[in-house]
Amino acid sequence: MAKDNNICIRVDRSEEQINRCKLILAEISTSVSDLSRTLNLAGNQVRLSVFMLLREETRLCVCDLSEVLEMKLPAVSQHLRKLKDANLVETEREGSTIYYHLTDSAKSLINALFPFVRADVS
Amino acid sequence: MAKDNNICIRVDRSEEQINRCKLILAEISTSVSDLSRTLNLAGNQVRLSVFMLLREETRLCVCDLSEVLEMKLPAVSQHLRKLKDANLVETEREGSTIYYHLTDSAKSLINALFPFVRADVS
DNA sequence: CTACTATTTAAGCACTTGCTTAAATAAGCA
DNA sequence: TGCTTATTTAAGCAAGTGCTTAAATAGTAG
Repeated sequence: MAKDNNICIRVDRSEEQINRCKLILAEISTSVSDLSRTLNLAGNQVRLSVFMLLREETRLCVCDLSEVLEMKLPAVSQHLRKLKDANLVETEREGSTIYYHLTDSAKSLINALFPFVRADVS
Repeated sequence: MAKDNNICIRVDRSEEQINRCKLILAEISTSVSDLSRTLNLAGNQVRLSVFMLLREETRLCVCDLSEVLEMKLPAVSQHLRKLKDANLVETEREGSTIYYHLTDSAKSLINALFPFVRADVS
């Protein structure tokens, strides 16, 4: 008698539609998983700002980013680490300074997102 | 004498570059904040899957999504609520069934993201 | 080697996320 | 009215996030 909230079989459901959806999902599942991980990183004000700044400036170091973003250095460093682990940024060392720049795959995603960032809301 | 990790003034920094970055940031700050909120929602496997399914199927109800995603109903419902609160999906009631569909603004973002979801990794 | 600069790493902690189960709404129908 | 179906809301909890401060690492220069 106990009603189970968890199982769901609508009277009015379309078996055909459900199967089509399951098929779509199976096909895109891995790339959706990858993309969602990337978007999750971009879905943070600090990291999205870093993306946009690196898009304009080609390269920046943690120290400069920390000044621009008005954040403490370790906080910025930890964000950059996440981006590096996800292959969205790469580093190049010059003396004791480490510069960050976007990877090619990050660039193409960020360029696709750029139209959704507009300088004035007209 | 105590070295402060938090403040950062590189010997080798470019004042000009810093100021340019600060200006960029000031201009895009609010839209970056908005976009990051949206991307944060998209940055979840379940919600990104919902986006992709709604993109193909135009409308689906919680019950069907729960079956397709193989998740319990309240879990799906809570994801949809977040998307609704962010104006990324809208609902239409038909009898006792509530159908979800993408809003126009969600559609344009999802279409921009779609190229990054490919069915096979060639 | 020592000291300084640039940066990362570690530990701790408040806050958020995303699930679970159980209970509450709401519409349709006998 | 009461029963069923469709869905949401609430409460609880384990896991993750993002900051903080303090300590560690690495290159540069004296």
